[in-house]
Amino acid sequence: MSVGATPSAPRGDARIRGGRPARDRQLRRAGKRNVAKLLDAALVVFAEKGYHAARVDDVCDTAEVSHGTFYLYFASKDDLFATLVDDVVAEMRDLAGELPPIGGGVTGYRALRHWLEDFHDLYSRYFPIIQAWNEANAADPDLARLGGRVLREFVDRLVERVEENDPVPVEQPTVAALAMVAMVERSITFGIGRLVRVERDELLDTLAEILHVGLFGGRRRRSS
Amino acid sequence: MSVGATPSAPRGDARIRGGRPARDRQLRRAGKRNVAKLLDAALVVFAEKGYHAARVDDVCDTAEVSHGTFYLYFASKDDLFATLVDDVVAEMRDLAGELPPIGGGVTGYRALRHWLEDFHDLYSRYFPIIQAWNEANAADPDLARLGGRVLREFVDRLVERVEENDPVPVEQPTVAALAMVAMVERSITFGIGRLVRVERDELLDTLAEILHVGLFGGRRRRSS
Amino acid sequence: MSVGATPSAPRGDARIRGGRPARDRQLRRAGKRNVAKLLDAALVVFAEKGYHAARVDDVCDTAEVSHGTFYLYFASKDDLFATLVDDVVAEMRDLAGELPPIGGGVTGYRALRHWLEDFHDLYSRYFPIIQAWNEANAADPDLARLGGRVLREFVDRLVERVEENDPVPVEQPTVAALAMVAMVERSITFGIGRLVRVERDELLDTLAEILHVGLFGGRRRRSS
Amino acid sequence: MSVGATPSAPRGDARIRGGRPARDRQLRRAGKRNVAKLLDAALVVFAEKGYHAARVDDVCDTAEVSHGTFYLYFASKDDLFATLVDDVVAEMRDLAGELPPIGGGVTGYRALRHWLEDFHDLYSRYFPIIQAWNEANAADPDLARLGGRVLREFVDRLVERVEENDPVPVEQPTVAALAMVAMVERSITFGIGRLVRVERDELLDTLAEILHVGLFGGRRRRSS
DNA sequence: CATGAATGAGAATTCATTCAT
DNA sequence: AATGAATGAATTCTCATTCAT
Repeated sequence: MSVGATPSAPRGDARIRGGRPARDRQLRRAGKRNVAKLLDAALVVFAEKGYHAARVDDVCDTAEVSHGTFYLYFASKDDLFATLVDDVVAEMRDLAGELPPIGGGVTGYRALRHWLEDFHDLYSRYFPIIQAWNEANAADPDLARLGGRVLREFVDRLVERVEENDPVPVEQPTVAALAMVAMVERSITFGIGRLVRVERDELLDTLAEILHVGLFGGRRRRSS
Repeated sequence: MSVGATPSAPRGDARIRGGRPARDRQLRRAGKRNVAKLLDAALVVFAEKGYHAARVDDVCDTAEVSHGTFYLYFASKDDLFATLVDDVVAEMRDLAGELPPIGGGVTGYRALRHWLEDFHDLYSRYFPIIQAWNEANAADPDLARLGGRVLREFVDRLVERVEENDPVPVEQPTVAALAMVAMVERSITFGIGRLVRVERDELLDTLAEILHVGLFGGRRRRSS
Repeated sequence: MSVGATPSAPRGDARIRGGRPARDRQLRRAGKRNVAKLLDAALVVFAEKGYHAARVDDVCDTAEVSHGTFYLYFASKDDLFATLVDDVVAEMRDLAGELPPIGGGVTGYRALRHWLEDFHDLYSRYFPIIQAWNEANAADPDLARLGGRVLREFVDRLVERVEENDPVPVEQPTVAALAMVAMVERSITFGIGRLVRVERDELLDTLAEILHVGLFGGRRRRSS
Repeated sequence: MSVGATPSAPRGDARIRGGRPARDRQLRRAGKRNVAKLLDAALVVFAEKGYHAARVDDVCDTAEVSHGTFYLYFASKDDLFATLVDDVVAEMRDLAGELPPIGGGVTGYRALRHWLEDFHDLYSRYFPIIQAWNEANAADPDLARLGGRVLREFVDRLVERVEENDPVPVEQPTVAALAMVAMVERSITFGIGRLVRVERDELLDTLAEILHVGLFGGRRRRSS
């Protein structure tokens, strides 16, 4: 299977939360459907055109919802985007939290590899948002700060896991962990964004091995 | 010293090239000065506001050049941007070409470390353009393709250098090299963009070591 | 006591009349309550924001009535406004009709002074409507005509009362009466709208004296 | 001649001042012409539709100027309006300042009558603005305050002139003066707005006489 | 009767690009 | 070459009114 966007998982009812104008009132069934339709549509439109080129109207058209209805649930395009980013941030934090203890053996490798798959899936699902987020960082320092915080969560969690092992195989665990997170994040972005053509599994195998060997004392696997 | 943007080096006269409208004619001295002022101003403005939020007027104001003059040298904002990207691409290609042979010993390490410094400086200098390029990738497939090509150049060159050594310490050199380029690129971006606070030299030390050990058979350095 | 808006008197049941959609049907108790709530709310909202800035939603929120319910009783914002204006017009006509005969003596003065108090109270109660009416005159010739008719009623009535006395102390009673009505109306508006700070009673004393001396042959009061 | 709007006097070059965006730069001849065209057009459009119903496009169409050009000289419809109000305020202050000493004799009457003519002309010229100002008072406390200040200037000036005479024929000069200003202002507004049909000269005769007799010890004129 | 979600016409404003001077 | 005024397409957002439940 080649690397690429996977269809959005059905949006769990619990997650449905509109933008600012929808926070005050209780959404009924129809309201929730509209919010979900708009969020899904936004994902599609942002994927097609990028955040800046995306028009509110495009989102409405895709969601098959009128212009006015949009503003019933979201205060603006930014508000829509912020809502999506909040979703992504929440899932990223969950993901960071789920990084299991990683030993030097094959079990550790498997756990790591599995976690990377989850990372990849999360990025696949939210790729347009993450791209747009990168775009928006330039203009909105708040978003950039938020990104920094999430990044640090990944790094901290990774350092924590590295330090559970003995001996710790790297000198400067924090900087090394930062480099590794950068590697994972960017490689996966390259893959999903098709800047390079690379098989998902091959990429994940390689990333898992580098991480395992580099940070967790794993052995290099035999070449075929 | 902490990681951050370094001031643009004075633009060598040889490099002065305007956008589409300026290609046909021979630029005189005043013309070249205007082009240079506009390109420098663009760098500043893109740094401040990002590509999308930057207005042609902002660039003109910063360059202290009238609105109309802008269009004497550039066909559009995109054209201005494309010109800057061309510069960056050229320098990136040069940089890729300059990756020296890297042995497993300390000389190899030093060469690698030095090359990474150049990489970092290039990114520092053109950070706003590179950011904007990432933004624009979303909307402009041509730019994205261009980015892919440059990326592949780095990867290929790295693979070449890796394969000069014997034995090659990795199973899948291309994928590993991709991961390494991703790591370098993204770590440096994080640093310059101040998403994390990390010392430039510490970061480069760490990146150099990971690359050296991971791809070129270098030994792990002793911990202090 | 200083000049200012007095709270609306409880709306007598007889007066309850909705807008166009409510004319055809017999309103039940609940219906009447809704109409009354909406009219009172409109007064409050118009006072706060003025006619143009007032939103139908504001009126509904203030009346604690749903958006849809509004349109059960009023065809539009204009209809609501017209209903209020009709109320005001009716009360103004009543007031004009109640101008008593005014002799040149102290009894005449007292009657006049009392009538001006009623005038002031009416304006206090309906100030927002009257302001909005002035606004609307610009756009709606019908409303302006209606205003003209009411104005003329005051003028005519005043002329009538002036001419009951002998001798008539002014040359052109109609124009003078117009000037006097303008004076009363505008002074009171200035006071209620707090464009100037003036005591209600002082103002009414002065207006009564000017009218009495100027139109009804009253003697100037001694200075204290 | 009946009371009504008189055509705008040619706008003296000195007065030409655009809105916020035009304050910074020196306007050239064409720029001044545009500002003048837009201000004149605004007067026409506000007269036709009132302030709220007037569209920026209407003003542009009337001025035969493109939409974008408008925003070259005015930041918004409000800015355009504020500019006009500033003009009116300046002229009103001038007018207040020009109220001459008024004696009890025929010379005083004539001076007063002449000043009232100027008052009337000013109101004729700027009637739409003054109407709109009344409208806007409801929503914009700043404008209301400004109105209050101008009103007080008229009142104070009138009181000053009244107190130059001996004996002062009224008990409470300030309140009486307020009433008189209200009378003049509102009568003239009624006349120009055609709420009543009254000849300009007849109206001014009457107003002059009331003021002269009431405040300046003038004798009542003989009836024909 | 009551509700409040849905609609879409219409308004303001921005800004890249053109063009007359 | 240089200027900066003029343009108008494109976009966002508001809010009165309708309508399904």
